[in-house]
Amino acid sequence: MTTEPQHEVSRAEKLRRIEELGIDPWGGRFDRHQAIAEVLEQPIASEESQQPRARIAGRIKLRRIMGNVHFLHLWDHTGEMQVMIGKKQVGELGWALARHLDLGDLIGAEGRFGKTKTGEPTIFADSLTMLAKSLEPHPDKHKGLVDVERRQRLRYLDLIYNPETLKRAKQRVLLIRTIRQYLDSRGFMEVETPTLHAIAGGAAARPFITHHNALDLPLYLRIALELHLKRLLVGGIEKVYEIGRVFRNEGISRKHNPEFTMMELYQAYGDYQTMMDLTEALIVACVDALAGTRKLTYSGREIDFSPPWQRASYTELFRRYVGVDMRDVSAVRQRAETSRLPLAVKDATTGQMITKEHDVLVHELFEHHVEEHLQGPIFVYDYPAALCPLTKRKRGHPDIAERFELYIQGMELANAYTELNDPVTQEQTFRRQLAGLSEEESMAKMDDDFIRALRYGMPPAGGLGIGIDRLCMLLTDAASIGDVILFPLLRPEKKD
RNA sequence: GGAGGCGUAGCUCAGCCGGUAGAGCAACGGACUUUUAAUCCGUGGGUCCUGGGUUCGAGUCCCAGCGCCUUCACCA
Repeated sequence: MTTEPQHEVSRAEKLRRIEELGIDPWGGRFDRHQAIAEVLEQPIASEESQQPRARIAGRIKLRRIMGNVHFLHLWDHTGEMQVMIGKKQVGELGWALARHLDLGDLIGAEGRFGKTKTGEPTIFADSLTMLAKSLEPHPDKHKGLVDVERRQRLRYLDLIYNPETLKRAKQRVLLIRTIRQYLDSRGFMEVETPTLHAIAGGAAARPFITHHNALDLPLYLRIALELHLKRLLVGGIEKVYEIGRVFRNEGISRKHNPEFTMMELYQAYGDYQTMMDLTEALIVACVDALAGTRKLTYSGREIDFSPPWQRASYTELFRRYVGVDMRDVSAVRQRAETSRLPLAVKDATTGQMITKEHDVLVHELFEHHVEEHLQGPIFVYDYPAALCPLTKRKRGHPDIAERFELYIQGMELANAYTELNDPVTQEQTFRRQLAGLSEEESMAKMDDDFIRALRYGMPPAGGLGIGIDRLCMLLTDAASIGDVILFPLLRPEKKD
């Protein structure tokens, strides 16, 4: 430790001088201030005597010092505007304070709202209030904060200096509000279910493990909302939904954060076709609320959300892009070989090689060859049954499950089933582990408590899950999930 | 986990063939009561991510590590 950084020294020194003036550098209650956008909306009278007074609070983003007059740009979350501080106008104490301000400080300003000679809307301050000192230097006034890592770690600075970050945060709120309004107005009831689960079911993903001390009980953070919402269907809540955080202990990427937000809903006496119509209408409502046009650009490509969206069966797409019939066992195996997909995997516990099951290969081929073509929006429906232990089988087709996924720009955005409500079949599919998948990787996890609920009678129903973060990415043209989550998971910084 | 890229002043970035570390903004001192990224004069500011190695000499070349990004794998 040699010398303290010059900026810290300088700001700490100014803090001390402000205190010496008898001013609290950390401010306090500041009533009756207006949003900057609100002030700027007012017409500006040319007669000084007719000009209204304005009172704002905000952060100093720019400062131009011209001897006995300072021009500041004050920023709040609604906008930015100029404040003029004249030596004569603010008085001796105000002027002393003005001289010790820095970029990044928070102040209140009050005075006449008018225009300067050059026509800039300006508050001509006659009163200044110190609200908080910034002891750290702020980013460059032109370039702002660019470094991706710092933008995520110091998200508060990102919000101040990159307008699109604040804009996305506001759009995300609007998106979720739109979903709530849409569902509430159609009789859906919003609920909150536990995040701590004794069995992490409802999806195929590795869970985070935790422990309850008083009960000496291992617990898991939920990986899906599904199984509790279905219990509520049993309980007679016929239209139910939850918007909540789920946790998956897996890799982090442009499209994956370990905790993310899901919306799941269930509608008694519906099926996956009901859900397809609902999904389309719900997402179009969100597009309308956020964009005002149904043709959006995502990473340079246009997505047209105008309904009706394409619908294609899994079988048909498989045939078209993989080139073989998905029911043809030997053809699928051969195609997997030519695609250089491993036909067997090592079992995690026994270490033995296990040959992959037909449906596992089918789905790997689908992901490998079909997904990239799904620019969408497109509903892919009727999945191989073995992949869907919670889904009702198609009548007369025991190998097909009534499931669809919505793809947009190659991303899986929504997933829906005709829900399996037969407890006997449910118990069987929970017991049956697909060869080539570990229990963790499998959706089939025995949950006796859930089976018991089904045994009391769950209405036939359609169910739907939408990845809110990914939807938000698409509607705000965000390249990375970290752009729509205010605090994405990062490795903690090392000390020193 | 594999491959590739990046890491230099508070911020944003240059730095060629290996030869004394640079700019703009920010900071500090000065001039200026209508400026618009204000301007002008002057000053200070560096563990070049970390640790090794090659070399007379390394920000630069090599190796290892750390962090971030991209991509593949994984992943409803």
